[in-house]
Amino acid sequence: MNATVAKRLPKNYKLVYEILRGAGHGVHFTMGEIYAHAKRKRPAIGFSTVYRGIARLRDLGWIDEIELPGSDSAVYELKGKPHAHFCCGRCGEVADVHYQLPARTIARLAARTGGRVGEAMVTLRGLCRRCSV
Amino acid sequence: MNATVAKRLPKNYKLVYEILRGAGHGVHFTMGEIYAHAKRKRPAIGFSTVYRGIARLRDLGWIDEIELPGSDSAVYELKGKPHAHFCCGRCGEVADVHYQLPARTIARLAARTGGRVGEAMVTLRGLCRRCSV
DNA sequence: CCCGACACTGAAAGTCATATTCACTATCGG
DNA sequence: CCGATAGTGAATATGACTTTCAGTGTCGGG
Repeated sequence: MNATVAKRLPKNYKLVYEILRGAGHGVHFTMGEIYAHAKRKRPAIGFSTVYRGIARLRDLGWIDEIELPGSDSAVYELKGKPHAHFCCGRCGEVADVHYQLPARTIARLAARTGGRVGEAMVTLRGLCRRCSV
Repeated sequence: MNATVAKRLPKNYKLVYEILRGAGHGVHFTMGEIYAHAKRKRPAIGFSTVYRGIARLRDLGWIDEIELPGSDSAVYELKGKPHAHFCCGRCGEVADVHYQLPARTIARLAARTGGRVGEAMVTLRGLCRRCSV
C-alpha cells in the first residue's frame, strides 16, 4: 500500500513542506507565495515542481488545501484539526477559527439531505480587527 | 448614486432574472447554463450581456452567487434566506440545506477573531442520496 | 562499473471560468 | 433632432491552476 509515505520525499517536495512547517500552524500561503519562498531557497526550482510538491503533500495528508468561497486562489497550511476560517474582505487575510460544526448537527443535516456528509466547511467573511476600525 | 435600482432593468437583464425566477428557489445554475437558457430564448444574446446581467442582479441583491469551495464555477439562485449548501462530490449536484449558524455562535466566533463578521457560510460535502448507494 | 526502468524536473503550453475592451447601437431627457 | 449615457456582441485578456514534453537524476540488479 502507501509505500509512497515510507519512501523518502524528493528534496524539492521536502523543501515545500519545510516552508509550510517553518511557518507553523495557522499560517496560510497561496501557491504563488510558496513558490516565491522556494525560489529564494533554491533559485533553479520551477513552478511545476512546487505545484507537484503541494499536490503530493496534499495527497499524503500532510497539508490542507483550503478553497475559500469567493477567492480565486487556494491557500495551504499544515495539516491540523478541522477548523473554520475567517476571511477578511478588505485585506484578504485568512485566519483560523477554532471551531467546527458539532457532529450532532452534521448528522442531523445529513439525515435531512438523505445523503452522506463527508465534511462540513464553515467560512466566516467580514473585516479583520485591523480593517474594521 | 444608485438610480440604477429605480430604473427599469434592461430587457436582457430581465430575461436573465426570469430564467432564475422561473426555475424557483433551490435551483442552481452555472453561468454557462444560464447563458444556454438565454440563448434559447433570444439567440442573438451574447455571453457578455448575460454575464453583466448576472453581475447587476447580484449587486441589486436579487440573486445569490454561491461559490462552492473546490468547485471551479459559481452557481446562482434566486435570493432567499441564508442557508447552507450540500454539494455531492460525485455528481456535482448542489442542494440547499435549510440551516444557518446560530447568531449566538457567529457572535461568539466574531469576538474570538476580534473582527467583524458579515456572513457565515456553511458548506457540506459528501454523496447525495442517489450517489451514496 | 554499467544498464534499464522509472521518478523527478523546468520550461512551455493548455484549460477554463471569469473579466474587460472595443466599437458600435439603442434609449432617454430636453 | 441631439447629445449623453447605458447597453450590446465579439473578441480578447486574465489568472490560477494543470498537463505535456524532453530531458535528467537515481537506484537496484547484473
